[in-house]
Amino acid sequence: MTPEVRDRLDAFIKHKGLRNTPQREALVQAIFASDEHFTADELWDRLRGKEARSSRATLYRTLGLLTEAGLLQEIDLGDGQTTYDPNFLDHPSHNHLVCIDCGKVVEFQDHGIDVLNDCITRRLGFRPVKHSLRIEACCESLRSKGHCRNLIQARLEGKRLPGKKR
Amino acid sequence: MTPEVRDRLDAFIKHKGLRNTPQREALVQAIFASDEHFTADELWDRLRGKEARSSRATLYRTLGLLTEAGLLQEIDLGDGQTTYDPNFLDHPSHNHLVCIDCGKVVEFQDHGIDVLNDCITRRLGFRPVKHSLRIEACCESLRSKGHCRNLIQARLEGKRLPGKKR
DNA sequence: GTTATTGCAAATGATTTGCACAAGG
DNA sequence: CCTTGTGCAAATCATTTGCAATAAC
Repeated sequence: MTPEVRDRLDAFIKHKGLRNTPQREALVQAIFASDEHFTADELWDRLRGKEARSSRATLYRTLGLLTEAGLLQEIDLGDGQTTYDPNFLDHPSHNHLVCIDCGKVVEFQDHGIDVLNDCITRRLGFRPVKHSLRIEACCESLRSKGHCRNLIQARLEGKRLPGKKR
Repeated sequence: MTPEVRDRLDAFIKHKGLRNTPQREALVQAIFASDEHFTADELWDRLRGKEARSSRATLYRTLGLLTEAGLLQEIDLGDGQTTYDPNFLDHPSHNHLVCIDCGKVVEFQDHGIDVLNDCITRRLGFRPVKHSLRIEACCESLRSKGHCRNLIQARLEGKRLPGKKR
């Protein structure tokens, strides 16, 4: 966890008059241990075996809090569950490409989009707050070679592919 | 309903060996009567009083079918329900700006985004299928004048504002 | 006659919430 | 102490699904 995250979180806790609990702290540690995005369920799995495990209710409440604090970004990958992105402070521009073949998600940034967003938003009479471009695409190698490494991997892991709801 | 839509639908029905039923037809009529986007619930309301009313199950099944046929576009406005856009054939590039103050949704097109999408997707090694830019912004007039006509309207209509889930 | 379709009611599944109890400060 | 936080179980709520009855073709 970067000092920035820590500071921002502490400030938020103080500002809102919240308290420090081991459950919340364990969740925060698990969340910011990596910069990978995750779902509520994946986070639940990460806490497997950890001493300070919380209930699902607390997990969801904490996710809401961190989102409110601006430390997490909710994103929708079209699979019926919310995905959380802890990578927001470092990368305020959040765009995702989802492979419709295997469900792989590529996160990327693009300056052009940022500029374009700003122009468009102002032209429409609003002030920009945030934006995200979501691209659905298909795998080039699947098309040319007839197979896709990601696809195989995804099947093995039993991942839910895009298009499947719930 | 434009002839294009009709043709495409008929072709789809024939291709998949589906049948023509009054329920489905009534739904299709209601959906393509306007080019406004809608939720399952709003569509349900549109059928109020119509003779050929269907069950919710059929409504959802039909929405799925039309989406599969490429006649509807599923979009996520972040309010916990799927919004459907019937405006896809005419406007393949689908972008939305959501006002975080009042929840108003502005649909817009932008050639720059289309170009950018194409470049980015290929650069990442994929083939573009579809994309959508989702902008969250706040109302300029709310900020400068302290009020926003949309906000008032939204409250009156009891609309669910962004950020509220379910 | 087949086979797709419908309606109903029950199931799903992620997320939320009421409540009584536990525990920060 | 006085709140805020937690866990549990029950509640939500949009959407899906099993199934028996209907209805296209």
